[in-house]
Amino acid sequence: MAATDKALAGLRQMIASGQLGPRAKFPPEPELCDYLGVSRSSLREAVRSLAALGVIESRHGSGTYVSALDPASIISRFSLSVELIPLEGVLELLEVRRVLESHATAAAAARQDPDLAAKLSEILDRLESTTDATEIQFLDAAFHGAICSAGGNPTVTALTDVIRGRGGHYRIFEPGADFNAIKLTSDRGHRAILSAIETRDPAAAATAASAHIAQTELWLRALRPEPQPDLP
Amino acid sequence: MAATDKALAGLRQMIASGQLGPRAKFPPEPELCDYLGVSRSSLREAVRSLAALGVIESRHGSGTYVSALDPASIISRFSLSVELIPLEGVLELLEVRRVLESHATAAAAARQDPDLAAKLSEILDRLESTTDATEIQFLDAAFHGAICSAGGNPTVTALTDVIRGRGGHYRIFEPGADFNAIKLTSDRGHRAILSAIETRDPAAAATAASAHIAQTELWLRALRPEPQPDLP
DNA sequence: TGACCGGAAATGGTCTGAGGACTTACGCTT
DNA sequence: AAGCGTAAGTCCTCAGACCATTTCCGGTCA
Repeated sequence: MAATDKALAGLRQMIASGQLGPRAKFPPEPELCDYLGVSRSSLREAVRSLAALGVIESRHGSGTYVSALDPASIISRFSLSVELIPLEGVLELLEVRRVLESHATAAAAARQDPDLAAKLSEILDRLESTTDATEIQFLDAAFHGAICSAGGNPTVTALTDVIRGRGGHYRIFEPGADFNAIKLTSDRGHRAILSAIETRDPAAAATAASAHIAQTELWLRALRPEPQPDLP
Repeated sequence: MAATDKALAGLRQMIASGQLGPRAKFPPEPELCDYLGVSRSSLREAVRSLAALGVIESRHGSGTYVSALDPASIISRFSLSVELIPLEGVLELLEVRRVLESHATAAAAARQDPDLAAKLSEILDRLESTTDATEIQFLDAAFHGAICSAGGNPTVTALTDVIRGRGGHYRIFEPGADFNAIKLTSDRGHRAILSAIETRDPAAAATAASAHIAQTELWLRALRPEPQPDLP
């Protein structure tokens, strides 16, 4: 087995076996090199790999540690790769977001958090009174993020956050020909979601969220250039 | 900015800017070092980070390339980290799987693939006639995987595969006191899903899949030790 | 006694140089 | 034209040295 792969497998084994639990500290690098039988360069490349995946954290001058190993923080590392996915793949991801966020929105409506509706209402007031693309994106993320958090599953929140962050790069809301129509449709979608949450109607909330995100998918799909036929 | 972070940002920028598209080849390491202004060690650590995330691939003797950048292959890299998540977090992930797989199962039922039902039926025949834990796990994965594939969204399939792979480590099906009862319940759940697909009933398929996975969640939850109170 | 501070030790971060291993492509031979 | 061997290109691994940051401990001062 290659040196870096050997180190990678060894480090993962130390965690998987329970020898090192969440937030535990690894031995110093020279000691790990000896234990794993690889050079320091190879060990460090293996550590970097696991750090990129959110499994390990290196702190300069302090040591190398196992991360908290909670799904939400691991999933959030995904944004580094998801942000590079081309539009074609983003459409597949948006279907995931639609399904998950619809579920989370229904859960939020069922939970009856007394402060949620007021908080969402304030966000929408500000969202409807701005035309700045960056602020729209920020407030939209705040609205959907607050709902997902209220849904009670941090993993779902993390996943939808990552996907929303990728979609946001396409800037549907740049001022242009259809800006007013798109903004109006989007605002109405948000109000429908809020209304369902206010009336504690999970089914309506799920439908409204699903429809709202499906609308986003349609707008993004319109940006996709037609696939080029293979010319001989 | 730290050297490795500088290299990481530079590499991502080369992809994000469109300078290098999917499957494109990077310049040789020495050239990249010069371009990014870092040493080879730092460059290689940055490359390893992105390779761990499925964004780039290094081929010994050939070169370093941008990956295909499709969501499914990027998500599958997640298994390296998800497999290390403790049980507590797996329960959150299983809720994600339940929602996504329920959606995919409904889509599979609606699609009316003529060969799907026969393929699934054959898998279930073999699954119901074995008591080997490894084979049960393999056939269960084949059953659910075939359904998700038929759902038409490879991203959903990849996500559910990763989560199912993690849950499988807990080996609910080890022969033991409740083995027969658990196996019987599981087999019935599978038959209910297949029945809904055979009758082209998306709503029933979604419900059956959701119930089946929720049952798995209950079994796993039973394995969870009670949280220890903090002692002074 | 307590807080503050300085330095030493521990630890990860970076750079350089060398040689090895694998892939690819080219030119030669048959 | 096909097969083969060699050479060039490229990534992989190792070793050693030095730098940057954190942490801890002992001394100092109020």
